[in-house]
Amino acid sequence: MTSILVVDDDQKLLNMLRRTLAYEGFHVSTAADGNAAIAQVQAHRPDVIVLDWMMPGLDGIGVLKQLRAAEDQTLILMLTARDAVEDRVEGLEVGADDYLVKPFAPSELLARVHALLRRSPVPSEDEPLAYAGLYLNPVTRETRRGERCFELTSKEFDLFQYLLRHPRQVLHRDQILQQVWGYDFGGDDNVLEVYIGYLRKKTEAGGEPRVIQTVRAVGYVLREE
Amino acid sequence: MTSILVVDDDQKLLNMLRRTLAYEGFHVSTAADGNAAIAQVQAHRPDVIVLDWMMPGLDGIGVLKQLRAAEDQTLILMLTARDAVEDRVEGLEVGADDYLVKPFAPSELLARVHALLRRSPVPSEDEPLAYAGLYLNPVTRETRRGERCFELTSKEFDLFQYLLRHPRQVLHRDQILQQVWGYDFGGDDNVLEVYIGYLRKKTEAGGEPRVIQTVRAVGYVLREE
DNA sequence: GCAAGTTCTCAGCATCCTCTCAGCTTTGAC
DNA sequence: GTCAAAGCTGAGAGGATGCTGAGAACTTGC
Repeated sequence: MTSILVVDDDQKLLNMLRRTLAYEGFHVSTAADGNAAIAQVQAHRPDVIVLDWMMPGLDGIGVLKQLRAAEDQTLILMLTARDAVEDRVEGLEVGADDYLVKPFAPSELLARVHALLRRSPVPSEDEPLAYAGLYLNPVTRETRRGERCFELTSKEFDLFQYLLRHPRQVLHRDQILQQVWGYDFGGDDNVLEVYIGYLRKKTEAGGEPRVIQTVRAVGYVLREE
Repeated sequence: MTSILVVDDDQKLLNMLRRTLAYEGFHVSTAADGNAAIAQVQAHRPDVIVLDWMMPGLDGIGVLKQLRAAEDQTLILMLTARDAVEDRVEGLEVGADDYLVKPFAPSELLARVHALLRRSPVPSEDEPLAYAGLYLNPVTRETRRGERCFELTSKEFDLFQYLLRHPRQVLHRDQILQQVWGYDFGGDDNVLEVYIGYLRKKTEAGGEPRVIQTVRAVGYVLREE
């Protein structure tokens, strides 16, 4: 199911957009300001963000810049009350995928969203992954921390890839075992701990700080401390 | 099991709706006026509310406004005898999710309810929770008070999450023990007090006012004083 | 069949959590 | 004010959890 994050400080408009999009079958989440939007993106990785330009605090253009600076390629549709040419240009230059001038008909919003999704069907499985200096290329199978390359065995690579696809998300032990090992067992062995140990040894071999954090009684998370 | 609260002052209609929905497999509760409805919502958190527009005392639109003002996002289907456009518009603007004009066929009601549930499958387990400056992200397991982050152990996190999912609701000791610990015992230990103490220490570490209030002889409630 | 590399199991250890207990403070009824 | 019930808190025992090194079992290439 395609998920959309709508960001606007106008509660009425937010509700209208939520209804419109939900009715069309999208999974909709919302945020009322820029900081909440960033948090939602990090937590849920929506497929599309509908982003208001003008908001108190961190505004739309700020969110856009911040995401693109962090190499986030989520599709972004900017909403702007002003149709001044320089604004649109600025938005597109900073990395918005499309823009829509307020006021607009709900049907027009839907048309734009569908158009965006058509253009870029699925976030590719082959894109290199990067987080906190860690780097993994699924195609060449190259793995690095900063400039330092390191070699991984097949299982280590799968585990590393799974972690890198969900940075900052706390992943449950069962979830990891199921995704990487395909197990389903109730589990009384510690193969996961062992492999986390292997990965830590290799990702910290140059004396770098730990990025694979343990969340006691839950699982692991990729996070800078 | 999906639960539905039906609110109508017409006893006959109420019974008909109850039968129709129960027959369809929903768990149905009822209320005859607006104040009873609010109480039921706070006590039972239904998934959907079928809400009559015109009632003596607190009417449907009043209930709707009150819930939305309290950031309650429960799905609401308004019933109205009048199909005047301005009413429907008012209802939708204030935050109703759909409306149905009386008289209606039972099958139409069922269709609308199912449509609502389809649109918004489950009140997501993954949405970040926030209340009174407290913040909890179930995905990243980040917990904050204002800008100040704090770390919680697994049990503390579960308890904190349970409280944040029911802000302003007085939660009975037994209820909390059952939900968070899975206990069922009559209880002569004080593990709950101990953990409330841990949470208070961490949520008030920056000198902030207390938000976890004791309700003597009953339990606890998350509330700003 | 051997060697090298990979995956997994096991046991010991260190650490952190959870829960209990006892004594204390607060609250509310009289 | 007095008293009992309810709730709070610090200390610590015991258990759960996770990390690590060693090595067994398997796979792969020659």
